[in-house]
Amino acid sequence: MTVLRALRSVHEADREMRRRMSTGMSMNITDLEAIRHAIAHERAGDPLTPKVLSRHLGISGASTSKLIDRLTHSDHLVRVAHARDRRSVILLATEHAHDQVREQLSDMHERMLDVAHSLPEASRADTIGFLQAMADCLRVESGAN
Amino acid sequence: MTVLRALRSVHEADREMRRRMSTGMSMNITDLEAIRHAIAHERAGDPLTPKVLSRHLGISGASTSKLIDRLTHSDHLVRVAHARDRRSVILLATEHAHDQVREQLSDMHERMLDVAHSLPEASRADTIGFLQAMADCLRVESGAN
DNA sequence: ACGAATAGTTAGCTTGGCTAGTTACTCCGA
DNA sequence: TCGGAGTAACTAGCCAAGCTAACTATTCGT
Repeated sequence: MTVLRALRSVHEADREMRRRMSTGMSMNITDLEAIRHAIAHERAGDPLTPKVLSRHLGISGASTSKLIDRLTHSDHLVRVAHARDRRSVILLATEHAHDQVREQLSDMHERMLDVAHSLPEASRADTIGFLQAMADCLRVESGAN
Repeated sequence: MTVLRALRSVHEADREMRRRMSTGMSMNITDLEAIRHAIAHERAGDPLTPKVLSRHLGISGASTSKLIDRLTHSDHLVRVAHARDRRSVILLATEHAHDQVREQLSDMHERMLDVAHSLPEASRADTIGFLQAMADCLRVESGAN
């Protein structure tokens, strides 16, 4: 087993997990991702707007509007007025959304924290460096082309 | 920077890379993935059939048929008769597909190999173990449910 | 105070999935 | 050896979720 192979298996497992979870919550993967972003921004105290969400998801503003409609009707998100800019809107995850996500993910997340914690201290920096370098490989737009 | 954060950044970079590449080759991400599977199976000497491909992609056999039509018309894949089972079909990537993929990925892949190679020997086993454990976390279907 | 820029939405189209049903072939047991 | 169950691929027709273009409301710069 090589590191690259291991990384690939993480990626595949992740894909499957998202699929499982999205069918488990009977909604599509993008919508699920949107909820996760809403929760993350909420935690960071950084209000999430449709604009920002569309950038995160890599879809158009129009599609994002529709997505927000879906998630609003299903009681996962609410639109609240932006305090300073009356053109804008802030998206918040409902209690219901929090509950559902927590139910599906909290065990897993805890296990992941355990795993991260049990990575020996001595190897931690190398592992982080490796992962960051891999991300850079993927990011560099075909460098020399 | 934590290991989990680094892993997340790899995932995000990967997503973006796929998007870039798919628009770069003006085809959708699933189709691109299909070509990659075709090439991988070819390399492994393990013939790729529509059935297997549909499992890999996580889409139905019907959708896979359409996908193969698209990629056949665009000269990326060819269907050849299966030697032993006349119901079945074998998918091969065309020279054109190989060229395009190589052009888009070979530099990146080389860089990734370099990165993997420069991960210190001492940390390698820990890193692999960490990644495999992460994959397991994602795979376990909410364990206790 | 007004024109350009920006946030969000609406309307209507296209694409890439899906399910159901068909055809052709294989395999097994009477 | 023949008939029926099972399997691989495909076709037809439907639907969800993306897109672009156009519109409204608001903000900002000069």
